[in-house]
Amino acid sequence: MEKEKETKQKLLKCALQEFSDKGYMKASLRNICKNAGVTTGALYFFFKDKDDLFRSLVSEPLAELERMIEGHFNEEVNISYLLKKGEIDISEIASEEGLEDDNAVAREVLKYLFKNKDIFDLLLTKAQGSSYENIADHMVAMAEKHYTGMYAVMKGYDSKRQITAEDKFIIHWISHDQIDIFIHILTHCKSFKEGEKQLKNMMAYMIGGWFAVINIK
Amino acid sequence: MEKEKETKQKLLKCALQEFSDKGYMKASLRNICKNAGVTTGALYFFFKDKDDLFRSLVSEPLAELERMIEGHFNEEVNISYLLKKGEIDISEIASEEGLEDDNAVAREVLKYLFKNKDIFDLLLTKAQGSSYENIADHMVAMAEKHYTGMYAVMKGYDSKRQITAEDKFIIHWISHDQIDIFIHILTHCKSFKEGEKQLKNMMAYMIGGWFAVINIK
Amino acid sequence: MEKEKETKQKLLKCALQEFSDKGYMKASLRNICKNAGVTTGALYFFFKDKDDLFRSLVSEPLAELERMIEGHFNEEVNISYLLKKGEIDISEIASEEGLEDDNAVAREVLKYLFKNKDIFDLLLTKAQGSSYENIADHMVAMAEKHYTGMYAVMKGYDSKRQITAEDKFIIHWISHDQIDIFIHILTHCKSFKEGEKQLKNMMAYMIGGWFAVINIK
Amino acid sequence: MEKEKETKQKLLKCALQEFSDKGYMKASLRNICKNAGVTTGALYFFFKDKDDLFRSLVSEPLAELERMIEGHFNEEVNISYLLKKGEIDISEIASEEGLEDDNAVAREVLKYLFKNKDIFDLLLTKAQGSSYENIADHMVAMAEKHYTGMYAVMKGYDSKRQITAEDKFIIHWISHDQIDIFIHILTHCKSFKEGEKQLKNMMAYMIGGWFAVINIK
DNA sequence: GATGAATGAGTGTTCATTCAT
DNA sequence: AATGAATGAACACTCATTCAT
Repeated sequence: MEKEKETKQKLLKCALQEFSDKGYMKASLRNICKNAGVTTGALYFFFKDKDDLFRSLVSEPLAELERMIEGHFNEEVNISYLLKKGEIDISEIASEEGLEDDNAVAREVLKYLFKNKDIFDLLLTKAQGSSYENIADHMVAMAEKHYTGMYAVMKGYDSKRQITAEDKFIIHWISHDQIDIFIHILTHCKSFKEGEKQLKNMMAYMIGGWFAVINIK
Repeated sequence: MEKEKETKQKLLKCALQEFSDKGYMKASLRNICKNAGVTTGALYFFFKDKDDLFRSLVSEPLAELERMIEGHFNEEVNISYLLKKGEIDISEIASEEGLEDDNAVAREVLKYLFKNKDIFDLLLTKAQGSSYENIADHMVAMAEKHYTGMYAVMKGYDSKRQITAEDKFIIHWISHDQIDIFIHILTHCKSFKEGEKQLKNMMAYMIGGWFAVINIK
Repeated sequence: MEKEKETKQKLLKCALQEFSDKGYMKASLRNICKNAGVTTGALYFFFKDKDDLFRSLVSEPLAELERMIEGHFNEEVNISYLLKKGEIDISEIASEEGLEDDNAVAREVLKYLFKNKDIFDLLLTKAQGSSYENIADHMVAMAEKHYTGMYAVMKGYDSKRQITAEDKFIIHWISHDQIDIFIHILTHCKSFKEGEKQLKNMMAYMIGGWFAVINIK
Repeated sequence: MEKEKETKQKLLKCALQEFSDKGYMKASLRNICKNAGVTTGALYFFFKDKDDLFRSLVSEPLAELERMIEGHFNEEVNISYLLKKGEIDISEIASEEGLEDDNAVAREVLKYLFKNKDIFDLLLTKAQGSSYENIADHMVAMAEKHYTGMYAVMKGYDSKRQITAEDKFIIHWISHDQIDIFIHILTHCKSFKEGEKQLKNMMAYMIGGWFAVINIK
């Protein structure tokens, strides 16, 4: 029971190393096997192909992350729902307390990212060539859906029909930026603690920008 | 003199196509030569290696762009200089006119990016594997220098010595975001005209975020 | 006793499928096992190697067929024996009734081939690379022995010694053609009934050819 | 001019050897290169892939052969045309002289087959797995077209519409057999001279069979 | 009876690069 | 200025087979 998994684990470990060092495309399966002290055939016993090996490294943490992100954006949708009902007002969200609430969710996400720092570094910066090479875009698309609703509410639109192509563009950008914030912290901070500090400022930046966009038009 | 350049130009044209289609790493020199109707030997007469071919495509437009960016940020430095002297105040920068001024410079950059859209698309999104794979980071670093000065002024710091690691981080992020705005527009808009429209909102977003960051702390 | 055989049968069934689809060489044992829901180790418990697996599919029906063919050609030898004795004459063999008699035996063979159509399709058209790749030649050799005797008689030779190299060649060809007739029907007709119809014409063709050869020389 | 082609010729020579020894599928490009004293890269300079290498060996002789076969069958169509006109009668074709005429054409084909014996051995018996693996079927189809017309005439059909499925079957068989005669001689005789002798008998066999089929129904 | 793991040699193919001519 | 030829190392991947458990 221990021995069986040893090889697979060694392979995964060496794959993580190789992919992280060279990126998906330049990574050599031969090299991974050599480092794991196994023949290439052994690798193909455990994994269908190069892409499957990569997926085995990232798919589970990614699935969990996606669940979290969905949760995150549902929080925000709730806020916009409340706004619609007139129960809280915009200034309250922008206040220190409002940001604290928002950050609480983002912090959860960030915590998880750092819990699997090496995996997410790999996924978000070394996946080019794999089936996950556009994973960030996928996340942006998730964010976009929710921000679109939120935007309509804050603009005081009666229906989403009022959203113009120009609106859509800036919503897409902000969604992109939100995801980029996470990536940026992950790749620039060594620990969650360090990242947490920066997150506060970055979220403030994003929300500041958000309101500027809402008001300017 | 004409004939020589013909081959080289054909090679550059086909290289642009191939690199743009497949990205630097997946691009095949064989294929470039085949499309140019030349043998690989000919390519190696004009270019040292694959990377040199790539560089030949982007280096000139890039150099020009870098000159422009320096200019852009010098503009902003000027603003911060004026602020220091107390001759204009922050609210003025955030006013419609202030934004207009700022946009004027950014528009110049954007105009140039679109003038060489295919080249900059290549450089900014297809360079992975080449010596320019981190070119965006380089631009960010350029932006960072100037934003650092600006930030100190707006914070009312006497000297740059007061800038903390946390300050540096957010400055780096904003610099990164500034560059990303250009890339985003370049890769999402078909023409300069279209991009120009979006730029206004995105700059508003960035400046809104900037002030949020200045004030929150 | 039931369970054991279940696996083996499943394996044989999936092997038949795989070999029939891809031919012996391109067939993958991995794939056979996967389809059978078993590991490769299991396969090697029942079968020595790839060739043994193939042989296990075809050996029994083949042995039975060979017995039949021997019988078939003994029938013909009987005819030649009778001829020798002058009790019937050649024109009688070529007559409708003579052909009917001959067809009766060939029909038996054909019936058996169709009874195991998938197996004999496999053996006769998909065996390249296996130890049976020349099985048709082997059958031809069987036919050849008997046709040689028949030929001598019809030619009015006193002894087989009179058979020349040229005679041998045409005997070999006719033997080859006889086997080919069976293969052709098997691979071109869907049912025994359909094949039976065609057999009549093909045997007429062969016998017509046979007499032409006898007389021309 | 000599040196350039040396490698390619060596490669072709070794490829012919390897393909002939092991058949297309089992042939190893590595081995071919090793025997030619070249690296695999060199092979890929001259040939697109394994199949292209095989095609380079056989395509030209094959094209020439196909021209000849067309000619052959056109001869036969001429005969059937004359028959239609009533200018010659069937017995004449079956006579020694008629066969001599027919054989003359077949001899030409056979002569060419032996002129490139090794190539056609390769093409007709070792092509499995290559794009020529069904080349014999292709030739049969060519023969079939012409035999169909001939058959209708000899049967005294007014139009080809009268040809039944059963007729078609036997025509297909005879076409197949015609091609097989060539293959058989090629693979069983060492020289054209030897083959020529056998051809006469085999053509007699075929024509004897042909008339038997025509009359029996 | 059968598994799960692993071997090791092999496959065809592609690559950037070099160099004599 | 450019060709045609060739290198040599690398690539991902597949295979039949083995064997301790």
